[in-house]
Amino acid sequence: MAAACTARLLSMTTSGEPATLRERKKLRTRQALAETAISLFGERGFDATPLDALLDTVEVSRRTFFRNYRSKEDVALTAAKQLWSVFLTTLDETAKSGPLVDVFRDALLATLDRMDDDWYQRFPATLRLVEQSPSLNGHSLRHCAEIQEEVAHRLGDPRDLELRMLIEFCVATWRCALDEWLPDCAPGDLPGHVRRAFSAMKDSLLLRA
Amino acid sequence: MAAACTARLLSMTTSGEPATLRERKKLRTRQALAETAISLFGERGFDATPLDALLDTVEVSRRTFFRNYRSKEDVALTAAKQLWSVFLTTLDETAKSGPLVDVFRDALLATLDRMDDDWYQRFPATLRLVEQSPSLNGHSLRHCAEIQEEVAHRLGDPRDLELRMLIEFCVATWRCALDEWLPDCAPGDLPGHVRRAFSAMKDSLLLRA
DNA sequence: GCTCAATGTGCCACTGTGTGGCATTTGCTC
DNA sequence: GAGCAAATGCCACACAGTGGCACATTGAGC
Repeated sequence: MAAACTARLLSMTTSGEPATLRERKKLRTRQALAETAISLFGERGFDATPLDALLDTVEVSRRTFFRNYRSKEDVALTAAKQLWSVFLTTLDETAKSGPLVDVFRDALLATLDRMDDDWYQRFPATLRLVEQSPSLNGHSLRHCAEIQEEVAHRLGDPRDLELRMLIEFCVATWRCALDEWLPDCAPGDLPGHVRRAFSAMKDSLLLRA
Repeated sequence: MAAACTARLLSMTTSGEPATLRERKKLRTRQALAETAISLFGERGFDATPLDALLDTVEVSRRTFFRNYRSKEDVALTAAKQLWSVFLTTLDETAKSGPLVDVFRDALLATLDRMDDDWYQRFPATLRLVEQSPSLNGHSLRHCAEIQEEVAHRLGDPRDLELRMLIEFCVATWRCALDEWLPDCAPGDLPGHVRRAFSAMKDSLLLRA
């Protein structure tokens, strides 16, 4: 892991670090907002924390916040969005051959390997927030759905029924692996949970009452 | 179809019609809100329609609305919630034997058979709203997730990884079937799409690049 | 080093959603 | 019809999110 630095992740771009002072400054407020958000929401709860509490802490005006993030939910889900962003670039870089389930799983494992220590600290906190707040849960699921669309474009014809179903299954499997991981959240355990869940896909279809 | 009348569906109960005038009146405002919501949102768009427009049309105060529905999204998703409500009762009534995929699929088909004509008119409109509004999409997905939890309890141990995955797969398959159905939305075609999607589950896992 | 344009930011006012309190009305019961 | 409980309406409020405009900071040209 730790191949991509936080700065690059937060900028959501694949280019190098921003050269100009102006862009670096903007990036720092973005980082501060995302980190403080996880921290504050984790303490008081997402719904119980007014956005103003975050703005006062980071000392940023409401207007500036909404220029950086679309919503209160958006900033809370930064870590999750980073994951999928890296996943898409990973998918672009990998050769797509053999069973598509394996392509998806391997790209996911490679993505997990790319994330840095900082991310592995913020991501579990994000998951706990999502579990706790219905609003965040909805936003999280919607973001997954949007990513699925992107993945479908990269893996074939997005109008193909079987392909769409496959991607739905893979993302669902990923979510189930996360549920297994959530209790302890040891970074080293996550790939194991992912492998186990993906290898359980066929068996689950054969389940009997 | 048409086994359950709209009044019963909207009351979300399995008991008979409400006897008292008071309850019937309340039910009528609930119906009026749900129907007018679909109509208004369909015309002007969900996000572009203020809640006040709905309240003025139905001539109901804001306070009364929020005693009947949790949110603006809630009232728009009435048809979808009705479907899952009927699905759960159907699941309770059916004998659970054989492959669980088939149990789920058959309960779903039986549910579709139970819905009345009025529902088949409002449900496609609801789907179009969901496609169009990110907010509604999020709420819809979240509701599906909540239902999955209920289904897991009825089908076995909700902590079982394979069971949860199976249910995720089934709901995902249902959503894909809906995507296929959405263009024309002929009520008679829906069961066919459901059968097709469910029979494509195994093949999709075998997809190759 | 200074000016100028561009970009980022802060402040203010506004819309819209959702909630709590309280008086009023409406339907039910005796 | 009187009394009671439930539903409703109205008011004020908190919070999320947006648009407009002035101000400050940065980067570039001279």
